[in-house]
Amino acid sequence: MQRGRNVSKLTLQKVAELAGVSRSTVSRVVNHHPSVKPAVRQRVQKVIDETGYHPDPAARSLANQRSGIIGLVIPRVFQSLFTDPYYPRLMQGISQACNTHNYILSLFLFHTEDEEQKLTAKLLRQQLVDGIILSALPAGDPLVPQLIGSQMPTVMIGRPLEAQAISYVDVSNVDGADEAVAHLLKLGRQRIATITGPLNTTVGLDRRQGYRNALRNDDIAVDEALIVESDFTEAGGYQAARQLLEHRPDAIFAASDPMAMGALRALRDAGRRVPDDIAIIGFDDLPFAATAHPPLTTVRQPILRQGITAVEMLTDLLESGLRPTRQFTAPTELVIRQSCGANPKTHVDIDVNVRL
Amino acid sequence: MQRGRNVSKLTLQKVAELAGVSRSTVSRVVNHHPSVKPAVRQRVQKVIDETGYHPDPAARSLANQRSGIIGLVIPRVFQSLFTDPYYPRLMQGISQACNTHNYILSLFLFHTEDEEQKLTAKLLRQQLVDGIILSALPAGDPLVPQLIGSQMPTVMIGRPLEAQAISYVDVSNVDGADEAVAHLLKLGRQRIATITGPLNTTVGLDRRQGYRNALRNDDIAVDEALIVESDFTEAGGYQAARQLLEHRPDAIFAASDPMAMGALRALRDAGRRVPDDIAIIGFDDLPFAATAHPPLTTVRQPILRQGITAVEMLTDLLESGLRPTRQFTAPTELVIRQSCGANPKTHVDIDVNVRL
DNA sequence: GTGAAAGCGCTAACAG
DNA sequence: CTGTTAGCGCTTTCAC
Repeated sequence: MQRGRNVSKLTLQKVAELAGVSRSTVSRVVNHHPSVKPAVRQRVQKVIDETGYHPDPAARSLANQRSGIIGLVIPRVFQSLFTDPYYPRLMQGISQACNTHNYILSLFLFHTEDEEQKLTAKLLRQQLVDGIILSALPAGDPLVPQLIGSQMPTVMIGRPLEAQAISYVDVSNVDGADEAVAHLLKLGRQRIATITGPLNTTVGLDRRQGYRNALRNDDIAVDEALIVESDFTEAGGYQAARQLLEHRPDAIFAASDPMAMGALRALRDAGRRVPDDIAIIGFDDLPFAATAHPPLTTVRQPILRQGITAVEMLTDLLESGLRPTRQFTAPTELVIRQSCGANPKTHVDIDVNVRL
Repeated sequence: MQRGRNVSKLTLQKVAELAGVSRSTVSRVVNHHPSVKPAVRQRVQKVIDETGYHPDPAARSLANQRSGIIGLVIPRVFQSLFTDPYYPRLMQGISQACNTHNYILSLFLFHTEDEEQKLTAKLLRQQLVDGIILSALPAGDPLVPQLIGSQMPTVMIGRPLEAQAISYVDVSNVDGADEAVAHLLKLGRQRIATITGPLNTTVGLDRRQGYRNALRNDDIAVDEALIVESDFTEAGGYQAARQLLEHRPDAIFAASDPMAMGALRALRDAGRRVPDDIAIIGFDDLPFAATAHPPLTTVRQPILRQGITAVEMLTDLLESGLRPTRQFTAPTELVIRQSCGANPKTHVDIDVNVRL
């Protein structure tokens, strides 16, 4: 360990000596404890600033039993989604909120089942992290019950499939999908198909439910042939759309923007015009939606905000010491561009940066 | 702090008692110290397994002066790139390697200048992380000298602009670009333009250099009007391509795939056919390149591998305790699809998953 | 090969 | 309001 730590380390003790007080007082100043006489506080703070003292996180963790770290856990199954900007954006929100709340963000991506096992055990047993933000999981994943069983404060991104006693932030998937499909109906589309997400996830199920609700609301019978399950990816959307083409839909509601892009590509390959022959609506409003060809009408969800909210819920839990479960559902918004056929003349919107 | 830590915590001490040895011995077993009699080791290990003991990371850090954490630092300037899959993929590689080397990965995204200041100070001064992986920085960023000045072991992703005494992993940007442009020349293109990345980054400069090298190699004079600087984004590529159109290029080499996509869109809007009127080659081989319309010829760089290599270089530094600087440059590979006009009949390759 | 003991740097009662 | 004191759980000489 002869790692050139030349300068003798700066500790509470040293600062205390320089300021002519005890360690406790310095500690109190560092931790913004109210009971320190202003004059003393000032004197100590001056020394801290001048010396550039920072408390040692390990010592601090050991003494007060918390790490100051929030863990973001993303299970193996969803790694594919890493090819679309959803996760990056979510992480941006989470990171931002961690910074403002003074937590360190650690990332736990599981790449193999084995890793998942081992890391999970570590995460739950040790004082590695103070709390966990967990991205949505498919049905029956053992992670959720494990977390609930443990004492680990957790907030999920997306409602868990089995309505568990756990906090989560979600978006109004049902209503968002409903609104999209209702919009297609209003535009006179008759045979509206949908490409769903995986039906072992709430996101997949909820958006399909919204689709059904909209049809039912217009007294239109659901044609099961017009519902194809896919996987949220571009390639999946492509395949699904090819399959749907045989049933001659005049509109497709894709439960994610990448799938909508895949559908767009399939239709182009098949020589169909969008929106003239077939209208398309996606879900997410990812950056590329605005510059797609044609620009994609889609249901915007506030991804960044979701991440921020998740962190805030978690830090609330951590700081209150209580453990009530809370839920938050963010609204969605239908962003009308050209692929739905409502706006045939509008110019391409290249101002991709005006997003939450 | 009455945080329902009901079960009295499992410590070295307890394990020692159960196994009938001293704490030191348990510690030795946990740390795979050689000098423990096999019989004893086995007995202790059994207790560890049965009780599910895991050492407390904070206590461990405090005692041995290392956190077991690697910090991934991504400066503010590059957050825009978060909309393309480059960073996610890099993070995947880094995370994977961290897992296998038993390090925790912490993420430091700077969102404001202020945050950058404060977090950097924290990062460098404290024992927060054992080492840092730093994504590339534009010229003149103070972070690099700061890092070098500190004792913090660091590996950069991408060669720093000022050739510093620092370790990094890079890709052969010059040769990759050269190969792409040479390929266009071989196909008979005469007026080859390029959309560069920001010219205050090595990536931007190197790829432009490759472009120049290829032309020079064919004794073609460089027409500065055919070189437009952009920012690696789709929107930037779109603007740059519009600008280039006035100078009637018959091919465009874009220094990133998103910019190539933007160029594609600009050409489509302008009624030019790709590759018939204008050929396009990108750089990255991001997942969407294969499914673009037309499929994008591009220079593939092994992003995942870069991340893994960076972690391995860093853990080597950490474990050897030495601090030699090392450099690694990964090769690139030209992936020929249809946008360059070499392959007019090939079918769309939707097998996007076969990538490193 | 194993145990005893001295910290690592900080927090948090408890006195005063 | 401030100082004293006792740990937090582990690693690591140093003896035996």
